[in-house]
Amino acid sequence: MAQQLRGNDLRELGFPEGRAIGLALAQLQRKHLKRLSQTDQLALLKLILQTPTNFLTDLDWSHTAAALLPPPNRHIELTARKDYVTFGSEYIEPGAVHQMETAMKLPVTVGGALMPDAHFGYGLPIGGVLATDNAVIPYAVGVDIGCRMALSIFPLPPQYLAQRVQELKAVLLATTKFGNRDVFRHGQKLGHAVLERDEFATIPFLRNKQETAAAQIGTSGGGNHFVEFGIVEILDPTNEMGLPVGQYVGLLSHSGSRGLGASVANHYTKLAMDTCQLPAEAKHLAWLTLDSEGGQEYWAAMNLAGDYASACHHQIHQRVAKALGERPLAKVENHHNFAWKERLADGREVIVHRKGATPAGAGVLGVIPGSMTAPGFIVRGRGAAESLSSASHGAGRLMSRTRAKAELGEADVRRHLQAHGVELIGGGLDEAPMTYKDIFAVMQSQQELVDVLGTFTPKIVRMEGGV
DNA sequence: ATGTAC
Repeated sequence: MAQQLRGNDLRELGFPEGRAIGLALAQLQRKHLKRLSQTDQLALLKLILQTPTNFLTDLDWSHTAAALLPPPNRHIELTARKDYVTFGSEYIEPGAVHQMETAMKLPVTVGGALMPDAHFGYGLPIGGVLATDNAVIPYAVGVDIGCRMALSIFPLPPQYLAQRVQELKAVLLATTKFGNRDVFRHGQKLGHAVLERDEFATIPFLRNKQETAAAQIGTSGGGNHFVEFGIVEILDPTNEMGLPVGQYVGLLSHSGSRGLGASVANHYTKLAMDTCQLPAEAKHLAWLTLDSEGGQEYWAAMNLAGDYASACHHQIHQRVAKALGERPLAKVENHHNFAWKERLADGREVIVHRKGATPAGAGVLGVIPGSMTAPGFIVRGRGAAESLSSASHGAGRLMSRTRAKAELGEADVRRHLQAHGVELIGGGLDEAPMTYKDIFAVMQSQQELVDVLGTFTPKIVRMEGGV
């Protein structure tokens, strides 16, 4: 095997500083190119550098070639700020509001709304909803494309959890994988049709991503992601799940599209920022028009990442259901980092970005988690036009991760969890329940957006770490 | 959030 080329080898060859080096190095990692000798690799790179236009339609090298050509000089001005509605404005920090106002000045923006759990993010705030005309903004979808909730409701009484705490902790340890190194091994793997999708072959950027996707499928990642057992309480007898009012055991998971979605988000954001140059305060809101090649690629890649995130949840729930020897009575799932083609009340078709917002179209079910020691809510959307048929995606952070680590004590958090009868595997101080806003107040401020069908109270939680 | 590296 040839020794790997490095950035400096490409610089010596004459590669300019910028994206081309990273893109070329990434391509060289792909199996069929990795096999080439270093001399052959250098000869190929030299040819691409000399005649990038010849490689613009090459399946392997189109993106590297594009990065070698001078960027189209597309400076775009902001326009007058359009109106939008804020829900629970008393809970929202000024930084998030400012980001939303910037987004409302994009010439492609048609409408927007800010959810009560909103906080500062990259580009659009987390908790921001943005409708655009024929444009998709990768950072208005978010880095974790298809980050979503999935709930399975089992025909088991709540005592089931209290009676089997150790057994169920062992189930979570066996059926879920957290962090960046731990994946399911060959014998443990479950197959999934999403790994056979054409997009891995037809979209140049995805051609070296199938391996990672296959390796990480069924895993949860880190940060605020979790898999937890808890008590479901169905409150509304008219619920669409057909469940009688009462208590059940539930399994709730929160995670996204892992490395696949992150690489798609970062790659297409850079592409957007190259082709759509906005004033500094708006630069992370760069868009791709849907009729451009890049826009169509992102749309297809985003949808693949969304389906992949869904597949990861399905494998988690499949493994747990098998370990319990049970079949769920009902399931509720929803993306909360995604973009959809939707129609506004006036009939216009728009792209609705929800970055940390729950789809809440009329009759659409979703899950809004609280914290480890506060209930989450099973909701039915009311299709409110003012929120662009959206609701919050949780309680929202009250305290930054750095502040949480500096100010909270392990013992205090442990005592708080114990007082609420919550068993936790992993989970750092930055995810402690007190770092989140009061979910009851957040729900209060979005009564017009969703109806509550039931609650989910966490009891046995697994997050990253602790193993 | 993240194959925690352009």
